[in-house]
Amino acid sequence: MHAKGPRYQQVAASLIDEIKQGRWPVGELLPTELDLCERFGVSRHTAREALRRLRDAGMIERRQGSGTRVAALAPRIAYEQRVSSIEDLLQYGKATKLEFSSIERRAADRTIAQWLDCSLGAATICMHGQRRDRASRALLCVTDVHVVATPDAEQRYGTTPPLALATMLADLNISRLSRVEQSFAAIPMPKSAAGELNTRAGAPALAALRRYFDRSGKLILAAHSVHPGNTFTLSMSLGHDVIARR
Amino acid sequence: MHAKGPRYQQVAASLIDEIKQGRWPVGELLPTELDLCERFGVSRHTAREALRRLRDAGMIERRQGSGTRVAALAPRIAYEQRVSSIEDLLQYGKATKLEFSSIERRAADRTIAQWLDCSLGAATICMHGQRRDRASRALLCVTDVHVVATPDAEQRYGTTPPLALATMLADLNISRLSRVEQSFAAIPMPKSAAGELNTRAGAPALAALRRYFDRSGKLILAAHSVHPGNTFTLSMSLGHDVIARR
DNA sequence: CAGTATAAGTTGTCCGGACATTTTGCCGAG
DNA sequence: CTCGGCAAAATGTCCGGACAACTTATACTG
Repeated sequence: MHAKGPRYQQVAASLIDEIKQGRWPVGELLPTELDLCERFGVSRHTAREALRRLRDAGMIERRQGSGTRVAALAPRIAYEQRVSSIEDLLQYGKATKLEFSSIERRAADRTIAQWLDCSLGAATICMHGQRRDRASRALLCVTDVHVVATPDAEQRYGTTPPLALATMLADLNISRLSRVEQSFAAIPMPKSAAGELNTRAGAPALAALRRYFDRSGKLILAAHSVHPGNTFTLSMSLGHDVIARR
Repeated sequence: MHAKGPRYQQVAASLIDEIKQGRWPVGELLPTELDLCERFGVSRHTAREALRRLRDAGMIERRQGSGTRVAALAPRIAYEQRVSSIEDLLQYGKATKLEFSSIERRAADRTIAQWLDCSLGAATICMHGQRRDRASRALLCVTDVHVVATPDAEQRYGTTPPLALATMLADLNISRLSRVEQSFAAIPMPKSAAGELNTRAGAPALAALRRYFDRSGKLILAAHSVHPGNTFTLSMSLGHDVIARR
């Protein structure tokens, strides 16, 4: 059946087949390493290598002292975007720069409450700013950054625009960040932004809403940008085969 | 310096430091496994584990018989989107369905030549279609799929709309696909699409251009969709630390 | 000189063993 | 009954060794 390639790949392929066929439901304990050694007639090293591949594929989770449990019935397929900073993720080059021009307190309306995942009327802080080309200072888009006005946020954001920007960049540090949600929509250019962007109100504009979450799943902040007509390009690559790779 | 955690993590951390400091430029050969064993006073197993972590982090590339070379000066940071099908990647649910209504030959104009990465005037095939809700058959967007008209493509696509759709789905198989490039832009609703979508020409519309590449980097096809006002949401998670993870 | 066989060097696979760390259940003390 | 300690079980770390597969350079042959 799985007679090709290294022994650990054969073991891994067998286990994948059995998991796919539902021999162990999600959450169920797999046989222990020693059981697998006996069953497949391999050393513990080989069994562990097979299990490691399944783990890299997201099919199992292992816990020292506890055991190995099924996490998914199929290998995960992950498209990934390699980045070296949050700016890369957003496809802004290093040639652009965000500046805040004003900070205001707002009670969350329906839209903002949905963005910030808070109750209607909750106190929020809204920072309004512009992203400009670093050299020509040409205006690229206008941005509103929203945070829930906790006492902590009040102290760290509710100061001056430059300080609020620094606070935001610190909060969006790679080591804190865990998930980013990006939404794109075509909207008529709002009157408020039309003046700044020197375009006609009602013309097609690209609105991008980005919500940033930390490792615990808590929302850090939401940023809403309006672009005159720009194109956003996201390039994603399919990850490598974690089972068969050398 | 790196006195905490397992030995292989200490070795990995040391090597990462040295690579970051430029001791070995990108492309340079690292010491062999046995050299590292001697230098750090560890077994080959431990040295290999350390190197494996660096490889998972994208910092080195290894080739049997040849050696270990530096691939990057810093660990890669990858945001990933877990998907189980190409439809998931595009955020279309299983509740929608694409249908082709017509196929026509076209000489590439400037726009299409840029999309398909071919010369101006080259022969192309364009399939026009609609994505509908599977249940209500409500029209969600109109799509044009473009391929370069090679003899092979001519035979496989230049037939009937249903066969062309099947061919496209086969070509976009997960196992062939390697990279997807998505661009979003706000455009005025084109007159041609306004009729089909039952909207006013000139109203804000979201145009999505998606280009699909195979493992060799060759473009498979380009798909251009126009949506009345829909929102596209992409959710991406930061990959786990491949160095320190258990 | 061209091409081929050979040898050395390097990483990949696989085995066996030992001890550490973490989790879990059991059992007894209070 | 509750709590703590203890032992069993499971995975994690680390060692040593052996051979296989692959790459590269060398030496040899025609």
